[in-house]
Amino acid sequence: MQDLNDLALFAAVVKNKGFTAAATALGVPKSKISKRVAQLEDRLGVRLLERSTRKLRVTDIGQTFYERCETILAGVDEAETIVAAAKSEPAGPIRLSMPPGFAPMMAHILPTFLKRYPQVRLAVVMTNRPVDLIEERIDVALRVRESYEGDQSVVVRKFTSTRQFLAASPSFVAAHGPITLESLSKLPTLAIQEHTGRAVWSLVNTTGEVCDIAHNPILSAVEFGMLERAAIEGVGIGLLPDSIVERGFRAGVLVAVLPEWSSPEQSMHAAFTSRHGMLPAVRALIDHLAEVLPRTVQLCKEVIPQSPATADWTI
Amino acid sequence: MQDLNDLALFAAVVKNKGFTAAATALGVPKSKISKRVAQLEDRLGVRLLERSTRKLRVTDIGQTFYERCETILAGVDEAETIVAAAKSEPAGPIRLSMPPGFAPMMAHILPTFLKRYPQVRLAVVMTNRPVDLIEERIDVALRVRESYEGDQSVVVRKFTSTRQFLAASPSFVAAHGPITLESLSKLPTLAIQEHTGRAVWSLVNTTGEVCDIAHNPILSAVEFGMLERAAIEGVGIGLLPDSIVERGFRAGVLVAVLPEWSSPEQSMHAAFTSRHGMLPAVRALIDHLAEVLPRTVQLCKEVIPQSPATADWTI
DNA sequence: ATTGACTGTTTCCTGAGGGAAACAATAAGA
DNA sequence: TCTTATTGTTTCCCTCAGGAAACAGTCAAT
Repeated sequence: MQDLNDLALFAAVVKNKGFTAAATALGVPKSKISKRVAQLEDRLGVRLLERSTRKLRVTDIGQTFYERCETILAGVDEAETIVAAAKSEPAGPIRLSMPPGFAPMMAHILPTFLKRYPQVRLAVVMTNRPVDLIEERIDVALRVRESYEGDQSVVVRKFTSTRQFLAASPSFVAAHGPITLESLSKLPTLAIQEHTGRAVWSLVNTTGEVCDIAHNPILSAVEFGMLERAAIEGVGIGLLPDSIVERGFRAGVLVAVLPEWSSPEQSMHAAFTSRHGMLPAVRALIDHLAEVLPRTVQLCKEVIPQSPATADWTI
Repeated sequence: MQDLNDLALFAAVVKNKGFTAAATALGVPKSKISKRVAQLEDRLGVRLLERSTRKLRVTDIGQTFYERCETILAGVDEAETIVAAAKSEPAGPIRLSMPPGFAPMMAHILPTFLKRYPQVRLAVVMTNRPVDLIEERIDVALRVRESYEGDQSVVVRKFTSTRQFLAASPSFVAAHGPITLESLSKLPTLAIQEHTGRAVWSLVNTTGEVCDIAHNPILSAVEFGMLERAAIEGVGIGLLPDSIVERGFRAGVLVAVLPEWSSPEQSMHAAFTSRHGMLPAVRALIDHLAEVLPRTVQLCKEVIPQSPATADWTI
């Protein structure tokens, strides 16, 4: 396989009218240029330059070849300019995968991102299951997980940590108390999943003990807001994120159930493939999420949820 | 200065749909391609290929870049094809420098060459002085010299050796004899030069003695035929090439004067610049001269010159 | 006429890139 | 389900291209 760099070296000699000037222009030693141009002539089997000390003349075939080289090098510059342009301004399509539960929160985050980068096109893929980024052409996958167990060529950017706690309305606890680990599985429960049927809560306590509670939830949904409302209304016990239950506790519409037990600590993170550079649009989205997600989670804690049975259900 | 070969390696990966196939196609180790493509992505700051083990997908920007690379590589092939075509069939202009004295002999040699290579265009520069091949754009310089004292980047191809001998007509010798070295300078002489005025014959004898004869020639010309005719007609003594005097001796129209003395041995040769390849046309000319010059010189010896005063001068 | 500046080429030593081999991961076949 | 084949990546040792320096030649300035 021939060395294409010889073309650039030769063209620089012709353009700069000498080896010394070419070496200066390219920032390489003139011995290299001398050798490489000689090798190019040997390989092509013609003399491109006639030269003695202090005299240089381009042969006819050398001039023809030089003009082709200039065209080639212009093509290289054009190719690199296109790439540089594509990478300097975030633009083009992004496929973002996130659990449906993130929708209300992300409904505020994404519009500000899109207003900031008007040439980006965002497609949201609602799923919480593990995805194959390459196979499914996902640019970014937003998840809350204890750990990331995916393709090891994937890069993970962690945004914040979170735990989930058991909570129910005061009236529910008064009606079913006192509640123990053993009685949990017999009480009405809420689960964040997309299907009906059995669910399992994996809980840890402050001393590190682990306890799995198998239960048959009355309500399964993938939207935390729906589960929050159901808990406040006294439908059952939910295992909900700290950002949600904290505000419920403060407002008095929820109370902690077995507060020394919680889910293991989990990370809210984004996963993306990025071994060597990434498109500007993807980078911009990741940076935007890193900037606003922690703040948005904090704002969730500060929202005062409505009390049970006083909600206005009129449409 | 970036490595343009990375473009070829990347394009091969895309074209062959994988690193392993590209390595096979190019005959380079796949570790090299892996590293070089990664370096290209780092340098451009974008990901051209999304890949994990056994999965490869070209990104959008990678596809755009690949198309540009294919155009560039096609340009490289085209440039090399043009050079290859130019070098396979002798064609184009040649500037040949030779002394005017060669004209009659070359008048036969050059037509056969031009008939053989119809795409060659020959320009003959008539001069016997030393020339600067590069400065004066001379492709080949034909000369007869004791030695070549030119630019050391010049290559010399020797064709044949020759000496010049003193000769005059029998009637001249009868009228002016006996002729000695001492009397030479006072006798009518002929000189091969372009100007009137003094000339110097540098002679050596068979034992190596050297003798310079300064003389004031009656006739100066750069055409050996003209000097040969003048000698045969008894105009004076000439120092003529052995190929000419030998045939005159055989025909009886010339006799040797001081036959143990002659010019030093000289080479008939062609000089050309050729460090790295040469154009096919130039090479073909040199080869042609090497083939036919010695034979033409031999033929000159065999031509029977006309006797003095019997020449038909009618037009 | 001599000297210094500058050119393109060549020499020689060193370190960066090449490339064989190993590694880690995935997919296909049994 | 397990094993083998095949992929792309990384490691590590060695060689050759890189590059500093010297060389040889030419031209301009003094």
